[in-house]
Amino acid sequence: AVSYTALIDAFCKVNNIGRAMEIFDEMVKDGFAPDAYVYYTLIAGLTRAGRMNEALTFFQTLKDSGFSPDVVCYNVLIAGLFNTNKADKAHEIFEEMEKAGARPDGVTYNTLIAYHAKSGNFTEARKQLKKMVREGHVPTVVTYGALIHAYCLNERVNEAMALFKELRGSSKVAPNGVIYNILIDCLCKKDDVQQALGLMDDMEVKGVKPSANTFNSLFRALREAKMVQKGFELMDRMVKQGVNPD
RNA sequence: CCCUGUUCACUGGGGUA
Repeated sequence: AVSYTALIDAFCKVNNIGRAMEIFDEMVKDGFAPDAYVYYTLIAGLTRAGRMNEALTFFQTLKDSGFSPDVVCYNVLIAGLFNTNKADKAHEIFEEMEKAGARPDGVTYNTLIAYHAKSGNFTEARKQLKKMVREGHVPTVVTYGALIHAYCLNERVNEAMALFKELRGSSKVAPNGVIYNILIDCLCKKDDVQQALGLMDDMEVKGVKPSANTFNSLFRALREAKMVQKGFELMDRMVKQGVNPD
């Protein structure tokens, strides 16, 4: 079954869900009983493809086969449902999860926080953050990344920067490349290329390596601002830092 | 006995309105 899972996962990841489902059928036809992971993998693949109805069908089959979905499986579905604007269904699955005795973990809370914050409901997001901590889960760089990104999306850049500075100043959760990318991209879109470049310098100070994403955001902004010279300087810098363009 | 198979935050492009 592990081989089947790996095969199904491989096809899902290259976006060939159809082939993955065929393999599932073959597996059943050949008399192999799918284990929970086969279902998990298919559910994740369908979810990644945004095919939530089919994912939910397999989820039902999984339960009908006598398996108890694990936390990760619930997390997959909840995130997928939020991403496809099915928040009601996501909450429904979340409740089912709690009833089934599958304890929400840090990822579950990060997903909820990201959803509420992006929707502009920071009150609810902070509430979930408190609950998360109360339940014994430690907020991570992902948690703060979700909040910072959401502040940016909701035109609350000051709060995004404030939270960033809070992280930067404390030694608990150090900002990583993604955090910088979120802010750099946000500033670029606000046409504050100067401050974005400043953050890039700060990355160097902090020993955080820029990625292709970092440069892409800046190139786009420089192109739009017609700052060609800066663009060339940045290319040099990209080469020097050993970042491959994508 | 151990390891390994499912999840969360960042870019861009295209389609329909």
